[in-house]
Amino acid sequence: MTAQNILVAVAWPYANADIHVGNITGSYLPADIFARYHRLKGNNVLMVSGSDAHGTPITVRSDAEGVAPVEVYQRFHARFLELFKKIGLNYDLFTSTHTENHEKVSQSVFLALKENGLLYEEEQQQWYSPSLKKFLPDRYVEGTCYICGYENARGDQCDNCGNVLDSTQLIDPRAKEDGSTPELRATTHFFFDLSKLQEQVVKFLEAREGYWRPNVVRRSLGWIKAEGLRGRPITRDLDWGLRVPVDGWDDKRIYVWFEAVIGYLSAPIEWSQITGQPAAWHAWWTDPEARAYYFIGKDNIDFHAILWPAELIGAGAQFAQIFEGTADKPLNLPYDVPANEFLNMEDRKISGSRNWAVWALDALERYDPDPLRYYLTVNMPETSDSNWDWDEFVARNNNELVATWGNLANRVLSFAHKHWEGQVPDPGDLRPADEAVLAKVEAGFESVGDLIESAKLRAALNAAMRLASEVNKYLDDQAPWSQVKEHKAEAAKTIFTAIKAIDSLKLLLAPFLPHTSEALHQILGYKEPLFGRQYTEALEDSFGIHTALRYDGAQASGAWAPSQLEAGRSFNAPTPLYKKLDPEVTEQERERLGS
RNA sequence: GGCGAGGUAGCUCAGUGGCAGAGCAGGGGACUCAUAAGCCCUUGGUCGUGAGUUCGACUCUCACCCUCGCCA
Repeated sequence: MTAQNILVAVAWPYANADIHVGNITGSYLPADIFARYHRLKGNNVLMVSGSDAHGTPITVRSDAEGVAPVEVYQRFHARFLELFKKIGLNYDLFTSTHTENHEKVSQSVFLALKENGLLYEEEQQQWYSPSLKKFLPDRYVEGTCYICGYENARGDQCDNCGNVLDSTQLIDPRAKEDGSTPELRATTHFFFDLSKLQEQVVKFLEAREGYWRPNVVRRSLGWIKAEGLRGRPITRDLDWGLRVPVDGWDDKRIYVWFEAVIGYLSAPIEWSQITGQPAAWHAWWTDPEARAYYFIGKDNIDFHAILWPAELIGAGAQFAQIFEGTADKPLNLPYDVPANEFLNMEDRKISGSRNWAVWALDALERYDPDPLRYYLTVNMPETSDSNWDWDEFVARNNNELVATWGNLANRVLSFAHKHWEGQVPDPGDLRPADEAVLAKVEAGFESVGDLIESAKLRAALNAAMRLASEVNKYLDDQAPWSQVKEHKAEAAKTIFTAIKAIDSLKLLLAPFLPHTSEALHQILGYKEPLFGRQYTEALEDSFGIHTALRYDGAQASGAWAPSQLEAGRSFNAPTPLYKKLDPEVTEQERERLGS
């Protein structure tokens, strides 16, 4: 089998807030599981993402705190990196949109669309503050809601009646920054003419209707059919962002919705450059055999299933022509967009601002990464919204992770270490029952693998856990604790089989539970790690210094294949892979919510 | 109001035109290697409601009810 080129494109977190468990299970964790599996499989994985650094949510925060926007982005970016290292998200590159490279790539996409006749200029009315001498983005204007009469409505939305507003209709508008009265002025912006691409976007979606999640494709097609694609502005009157590559546009910036998704293209290009192989990105972007998977939450479906494909279709081969002077290299469209739904928190919608959330970095202070990964995977909102429940977290940790899998490894290795002095016993010829249980476990490399490939991660993890149950059942059938007293040779066959089975289970579970699989791998006496190593690196360009998370797979030795355990191998006395949790933590954790 | 998703066991969810499933929780049992974990047996459902198509509907069709999301 030849290795496939697989681009694992992961949602770009907005760098103005911390990451909570809903964000993790929505996109980052499924992406990591998928990427780890394909790495074990021997495919050429490139997993990329970065911090979304631009746009008004950042400037609103920076204004409130009286610091520069770049400080806001860098503060949260640093915390993202810390979190990803701790929970084990193996990005090849986690970078940022605030880089010279990203600007150049974004401008090239912009110019490609322009050359292909897909941009037009249009004049709009926008609030302008004479005292501040600048145009005000919608959420920088407040006033009286023209729908409900609420006096403190934001320009983009009224917090009282919840309606999305046309800011130009606000009554008694005032600038949020200094309270001055703004006036409407004409301002010109570039628009992306999506109507010209509607037919091609629909064709793109219809070609994928057979294997995409129904919610993603049906919703996207339904949206296009109901509304039709219309021109959408791609520049703004703002000074925090990427420069518009057109003369005379120095006081405007590229709209963040347009450039953030371009990160999926700019990050592979940056990765190619910093690894000293500038053309390498073509393997994932212009090789028609490559596949790109986009792991996102449902709030981002429109951007990834409609707008980003439209940018790619529209830019086409013109992008590579402008960017580097190579012709005839159209860009690959998404192969799949397995968007997840939302995770609720204790039956209520997660709300960061009300602290109704479990913050991932905070939770890692008290819990190991794999129990969190386990619970977030068995509870992943793949088909509908799911719910985080602290009682269930404790129960699943204690009844499943500890009892079924952790205990299996511990009981087998403790018994083996005691009776065979820390060496894998020589089984001689295996019996039919031994062959049978190994065959069941080893079939998992196909069945669990197929489920992961079709992004059914919850089912895949359940299938792997069922195999651990099979081995528990096998042990009880054989009862090696009895065999060892009468026929130690029989017990040796049983224990050899059981160790070989957990050596395979370790791999089947490794995409989901990488830390504990790695620990078990070491207990079993292997020297080379299953996976590579994550590290951070400071990179400098004309935008300044940005810190990136990188991945070094040189030492990785894990392979998605059955254990080749040999008799006589030395192994270490086991220590438990997981800890039981005291049910009392649920009360303490609930008290943290909402305060 | 429009679009989309969902409603299946106490809980979380899978499923499919052919005898209703899993895990957890509940009940019973044999065992003791193991983190009192594991294994075996078992209680439990009008598959949201009503109609239709069909030899047969949880599955397909229509209407309705409820929940969630997006849009207006």
